[in-house]
Amino acid sequence: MRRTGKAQRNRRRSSANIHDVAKRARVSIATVSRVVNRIPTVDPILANRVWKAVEEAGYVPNTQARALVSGRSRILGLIVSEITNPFFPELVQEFENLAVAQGYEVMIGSTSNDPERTEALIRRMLQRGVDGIAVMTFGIEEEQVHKLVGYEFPLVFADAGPKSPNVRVLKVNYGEGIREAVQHLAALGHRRIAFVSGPLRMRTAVTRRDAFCKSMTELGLAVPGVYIVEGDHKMEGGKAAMERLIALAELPTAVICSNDMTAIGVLHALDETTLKVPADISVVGFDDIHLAQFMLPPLTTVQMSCKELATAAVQALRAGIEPHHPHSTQKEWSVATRLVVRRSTGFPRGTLPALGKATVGRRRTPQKTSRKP
Amino acid sequence: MRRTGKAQRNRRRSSANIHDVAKRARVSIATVSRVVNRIPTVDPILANRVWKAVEEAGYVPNTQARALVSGRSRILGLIVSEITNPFFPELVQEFENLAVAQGYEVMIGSTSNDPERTEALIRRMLQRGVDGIAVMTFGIEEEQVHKLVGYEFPLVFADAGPKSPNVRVLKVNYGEGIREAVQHLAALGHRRIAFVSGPLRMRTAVTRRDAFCKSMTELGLAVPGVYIVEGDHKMEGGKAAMERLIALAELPTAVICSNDMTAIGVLHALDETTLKVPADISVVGFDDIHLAQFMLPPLTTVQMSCKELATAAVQALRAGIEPHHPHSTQKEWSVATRLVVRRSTGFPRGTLPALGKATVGRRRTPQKTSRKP
DNA sequence: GCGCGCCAAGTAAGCGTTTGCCTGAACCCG
DNA sequence: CGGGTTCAGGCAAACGCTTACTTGGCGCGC
Repeated sequence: MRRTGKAQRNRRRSSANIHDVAKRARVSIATVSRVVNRIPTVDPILANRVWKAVEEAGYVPNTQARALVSGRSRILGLIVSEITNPFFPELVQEFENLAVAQGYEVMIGSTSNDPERTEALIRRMLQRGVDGIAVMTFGIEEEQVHKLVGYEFPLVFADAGPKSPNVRVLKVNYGEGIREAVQHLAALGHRRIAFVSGPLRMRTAVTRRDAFCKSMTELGLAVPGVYIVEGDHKMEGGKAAMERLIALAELPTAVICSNDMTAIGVLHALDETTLKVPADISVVGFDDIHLAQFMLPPLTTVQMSCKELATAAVQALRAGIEPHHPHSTQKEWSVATRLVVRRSTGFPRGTLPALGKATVGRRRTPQKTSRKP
Repeated sequence: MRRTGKAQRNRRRSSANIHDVAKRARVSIATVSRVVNRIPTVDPILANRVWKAVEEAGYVPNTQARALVSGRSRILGLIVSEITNPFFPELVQEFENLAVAQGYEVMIGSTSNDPERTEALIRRMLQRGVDGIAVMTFGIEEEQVHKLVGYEFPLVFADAGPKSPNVRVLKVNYGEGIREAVQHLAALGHRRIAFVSGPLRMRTAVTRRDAFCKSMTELGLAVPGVYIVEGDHKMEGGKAAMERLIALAELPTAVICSNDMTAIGVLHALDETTLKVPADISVVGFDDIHLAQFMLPPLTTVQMSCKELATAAVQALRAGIEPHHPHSTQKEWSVATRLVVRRSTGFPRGTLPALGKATVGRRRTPQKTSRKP
């Protein structure tokens, strides 16, 4: 094959490459590579020359070529179930910050809980050569899980993960926070507590619901079947679920929701009745998205720390990717949850405030600035 | 150099490559490449053999290698200002769907309005070889803009973009929607209308505020300086801004906000007073995030269609990237805005409902199910 | 019947790196 | 002072693909 000398194909030459730098620094490209990758066996004098040349030429290593030869892209895949659920952007942001700080890029994908989308997404990530995937859908559908595990490939699951040498699991301690929530309500005097779950085909939704039932039983409270309503982890589902509860002969005096978006839907449904929160009915969310404290009233909710979750996810991924990572043998990371009391919970109607501990049922403060236009 | 035959380095061999497929189909790798890239000069019989081999081997082309040789990564960069502002996830989702459907991947980044983060982000995107960047921050800081334009590189800006052959701009028609909002309020009888802006170092914030002032002036309404308060496009800023308005001697009867998050903050501030929305004060948002209709009360807001925006962004990017794109000469795309009336706006107190057109001021319906537990 | 043009399929260069191996200078020790 | 050891730095082979150029088989016109 004959090529007309230095003539490039019709490809856009973006910037300097390693050869340019090598020429400028009067060394071989191998040396440039070693300097740039901070391999310590290079003579400091040469290294200086190289760094200067790098600077002058504005050289930036081509990640594609790097990935091609090294077999590692330094991209982490992050799969979330619903990017429009505010919990996930918060998670994404934390995850991204951490990953970038540790020299990784992030490829994000949102499944919308759709198996087909999930599969396509996984395929795309594999094709782009991500080094590992964190599946933060909190209970991806079984089939996809198995497909993923089929590839020998570092994986991190939130909640439930199949057993496999390259799978790491982030165990979220739902019981803890949900128990606190139930206890909080019980302490206020609530006995009829309902639960709006997530879509029950998601494992996490089942797990959360079960944690609720367990806590209730532990406290000797009944859990009538009609008080457990399925939502969809979105506002719409929360609204619809609450409407079903409202239609019951005997209303619950408190509702715990499987996530904050559901709680927002519940609040919305209640707003369309004359029922007041928390005077007539208490509402508890789950996740503690930033928005929760801006709800009307500010939402009492079980906090699952994004930061903690993201930190664990990145660490677990790196443990799977990097051969000599300090935590490479660790298979489980645990993430705590805890109740954050705001103003959407209070004494049930008919209960005298004196009955409960005043500190527990911190009511909406009557310090309102009473102004009228 | 001698290599021990087929022995790979300590690199993880993920899956079949083009050679495996070629061997299987008893053709050359060139033919495989041509088949996979749907170059029509291949004998259908061979093509069939190749497709079958592809299937059997589970072959997926390596994008890194592709990008390396072709100089195009088929990745679009998408820069947003604040991923935790629900507007952006919605935009991201639309953008991603479109991009993926058109064979592109998306690399997302959130700047948090921080110049340093922005710069680092741009660098990362360039390094990863994105084919073009859509800057949907609605007024990125000037300096970064110029840096970006320095690279000869397809760019799309929302709102304001510098003139340059490879820059395309999405012109959002703020005037339209904001005028509708002002007219809506004026028609209801409001005269004292305040505006909570975004951070004024962002161009878009200034643009939106100016559109408000213009509409007010057009309708012959005064715009006292104290009625224009700077927020930060977040809930916190909205809350703080409203608190400042509440402290005024003469309260406005309506507040228009530069975005929905601001409006949520405003609602929150009002909830801490005895002022009721919309009875005492009307609130209008901007963006029409999904959440807006779930606010209490559901938020009247100016809609900026994510879908439209995303569609335009992807199209504009492709126009810049692909040499023979049908719209390659088009430099501007326009995006409409329009008012969506919900229940956070109503007649100002003291105005008789009969004064306004009943249809305009659709009030919270009194069809409340009156149940008490 | 032969030469030529055409075109499908193959050959191999090269994209920008990393990295195993090799070279040769410097150094050490007997 | 010579031979052996060490090790910094260079050479060149991949990585998996696309694509310009080459080849060879076939059909067709003269």
